[in-house]
Amino acid sequence: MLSVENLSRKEQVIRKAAELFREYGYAATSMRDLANALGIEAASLYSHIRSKEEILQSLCFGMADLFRDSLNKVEAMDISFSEKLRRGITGHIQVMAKDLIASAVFMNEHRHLSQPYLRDFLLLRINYINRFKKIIEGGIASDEFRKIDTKLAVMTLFSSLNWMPNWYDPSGIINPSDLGNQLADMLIDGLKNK
Amino acid sequence: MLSVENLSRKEQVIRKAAELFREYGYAATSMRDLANALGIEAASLYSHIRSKEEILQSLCFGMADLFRDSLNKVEAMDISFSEKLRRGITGHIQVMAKDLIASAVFMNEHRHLSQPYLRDFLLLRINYINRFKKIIEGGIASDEFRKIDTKLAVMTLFSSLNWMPNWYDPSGIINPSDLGNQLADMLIDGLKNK
DNA sequence: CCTACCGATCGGTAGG
DNA sequence: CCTACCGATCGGTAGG
Repeated sequence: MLSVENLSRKEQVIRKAAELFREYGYAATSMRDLANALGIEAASLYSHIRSKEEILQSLCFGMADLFRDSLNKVEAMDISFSEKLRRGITGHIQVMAKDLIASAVFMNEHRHLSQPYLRDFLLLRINYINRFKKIIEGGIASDEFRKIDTKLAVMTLFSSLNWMPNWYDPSGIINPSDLGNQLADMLIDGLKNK
Repeated sequence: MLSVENLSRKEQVIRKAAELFREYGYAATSMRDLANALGIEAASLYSHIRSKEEILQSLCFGMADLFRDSLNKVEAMDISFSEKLRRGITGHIQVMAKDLIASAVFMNEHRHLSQPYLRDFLLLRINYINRFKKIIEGGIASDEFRKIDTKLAVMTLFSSLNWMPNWYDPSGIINPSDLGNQLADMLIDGLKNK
């Protein structure tokens, strides 16, 4: 049933869908738009995928898995909280940089998931955010960080991370690893000249 | 033609539309959804507005005007660059806090504008961002800020600002003015304990 | 603000 | 991967 060729074609369908979802949004992208971009008829898409939403699910939960795996590794390290935060940031950005299109869909289109997928997705996200919050709280408790509002801090962090697919130019000078470190510098050290 | 009552009803239509656009997205909100939420028939909406997109235009450009006015005032002040940045941030957040729903639509749905409106909108946005960038560049030139990548800095700033409508709870403890100052503290001073 | 309606398009299925 | 097609829904108009 699932030959290599079928999987490969399914992957192509999902990739092209991700491009269109990113550019026009999930709701504004029709299956006919997708079929047309692939050079086939709309009905033919259903040989590869079960529904339009299945594509979105695949993209959203696929990215969620990668983000979680990245954070798992960081949490397992025996390093300071500020170093954990830095590695959490660079890890998140590395994951995004490997698929900026899917990352943008993950961020902007997940709300079009139907239940119970939407609920599951939001639970994964809040869990991920809370793990970063714990790192920041740990850093405050150990005096590495100032006593700032941790909700504000973690939301600022996530804003910065999640907006990146909307402006980062992978063909530009800065590579993802440097970008992650510079973002970590900025959030940890601030703009001010000491 | 434009009696007070008509204007008022038009405002109601736009407000309700903003709520639905925020919750479900522009493309996934039908005129029938909107009519239903208002307790009228879909066709009746067109007594108040010319098209679905006109509503989106009104929301997006209305917010853009408010943001621009806020920054105009800050730029006219004779204060340091770091103080300009702080007031730019608090001003932006005050504008958003006055209409979190329209702010969310402004941020997430503007891409559904058709040409030439989309082009105009994006020009307004890049202009606004560049004015913040100039403030940061001024702060670096005057040694108030470190020599960071200004594009990264301004994008981080905008990420933080624009994501706020998605998590800020106006019924919570923190008021918009304090939120703006805390966000400014965080971006200017960083997380690190000195 | 309503009834009645338009042409276009939607996601998806049947059957090959 | 195709042709042929389904019922539902879309934004919007005519005319009152």
